[in-house]
Amino acid sequence: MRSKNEHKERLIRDKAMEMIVKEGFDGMGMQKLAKAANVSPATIYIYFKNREDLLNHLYNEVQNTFSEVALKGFSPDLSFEDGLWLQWQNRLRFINEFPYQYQFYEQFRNSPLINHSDVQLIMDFKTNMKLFLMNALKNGEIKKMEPEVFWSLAYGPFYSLIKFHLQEKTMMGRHFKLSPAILKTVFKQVIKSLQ
Amino acid sequence: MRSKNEHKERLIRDKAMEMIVKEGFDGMGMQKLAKAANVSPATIYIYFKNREDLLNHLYNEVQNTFSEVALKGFSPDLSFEDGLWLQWQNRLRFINEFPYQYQFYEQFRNSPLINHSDVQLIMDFKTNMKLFLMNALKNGEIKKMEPEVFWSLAYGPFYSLIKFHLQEKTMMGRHFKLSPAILKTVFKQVIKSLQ
DNA sequence: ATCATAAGTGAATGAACATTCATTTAAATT
DNA sequence: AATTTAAATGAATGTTCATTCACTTATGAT
Repeated sequence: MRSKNEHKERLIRDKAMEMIVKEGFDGMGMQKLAKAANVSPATIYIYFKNREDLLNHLYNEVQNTFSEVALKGFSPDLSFEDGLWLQWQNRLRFINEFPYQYQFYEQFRNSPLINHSDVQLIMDFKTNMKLFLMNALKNGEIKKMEPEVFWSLAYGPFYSLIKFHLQEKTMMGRHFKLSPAILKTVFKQVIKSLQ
Repeated sequence: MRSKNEHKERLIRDKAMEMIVKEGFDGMGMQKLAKAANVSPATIYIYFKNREDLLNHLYNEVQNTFSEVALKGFSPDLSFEDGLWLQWQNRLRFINEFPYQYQFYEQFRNSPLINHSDVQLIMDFKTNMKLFLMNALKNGEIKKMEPEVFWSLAYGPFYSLIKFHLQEKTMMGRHFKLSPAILKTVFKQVIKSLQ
């Protein structure tokens, strides 16, 4: 036999994501993608069933990368303030280190494609977050509230801040500039709103 | 001469938005759109220069609808808490009354198309918000902070809450269900974080 | 060295695409 | 009623699209 060239699949995935971020979903055509990745169009179909399958694989990969980065150094036993701050830092790190993945994710999440894709949940991530929230409640570090209220207060301002800084941009390549002082300021106010 | 049939343009715009929300940008093709609106493809080109022009018109229309709804009953002289609460209510009303426009906006905003479109700013809206913020600062209703910090804290949780409730859904048609009690709870905590 | 097998290919296919154009239709003006 | 003019059209154009297929190539196993 002959084994698959992993490098080739990586290249296809990366170029696909880059094209989507830069030109939108329409901009990522199979033949254009083939040219960009220096393979034959038919080769793409060895690695992916079709265009939709490729998109779903990309989405799932991003979810995996995200939950890996987000859980780095994290434990549900951290104090609430430390744990949430670590989450913010990890999420910022994700955006900085994988800007294409982040932008692709945001685009995909806001498109109707998401309805047709069979999203695989990242269980590890979910259980960690649930435990973390339960501990914070038990220790009286935050007041009792609905989960949706917690998520909105704890992460809403963070992502708003990110979007605000992404406005000017196309920050691709160079490093994403967000003042740590401002991030910390917002964080302190958020902690206040959760108590 | 013969005058343009305004009803026809409305229908084209509405169907276009509906298609984009339901099937994504790729899903909105000119010939498909023509069929959906019961006109000839060529007719669309009487009202819009081309596909991109149509998309830009849709985007601008949404911006106008939004700022009109958002300013309803609003004045920079309102107390900070009343003014911000009215903003939240107006924004929720916009989402409820124009769900297609809202979803189209979110999709467009997160796509690279936004870079190519010449977005026309809604000055009226911007100046109102600026005055409102200045008054709140002057009266000591909120502490001094960077504009981006203010926006993140004041609206981040609101939109997070909306997205959270939009998860389950395709809420198109029927009314968008978000408990007023929960909205108020989050609002109160947000006010706390701004003081 | 040979074989078996899956990776990899370039060209081809038919469908869908945005846009145009020669023509017809309807309404306002005369 | 006749004239004018722009709205409105259906069919056509040339392009680009996702996908397939008959074929070639590389590689691990024998």
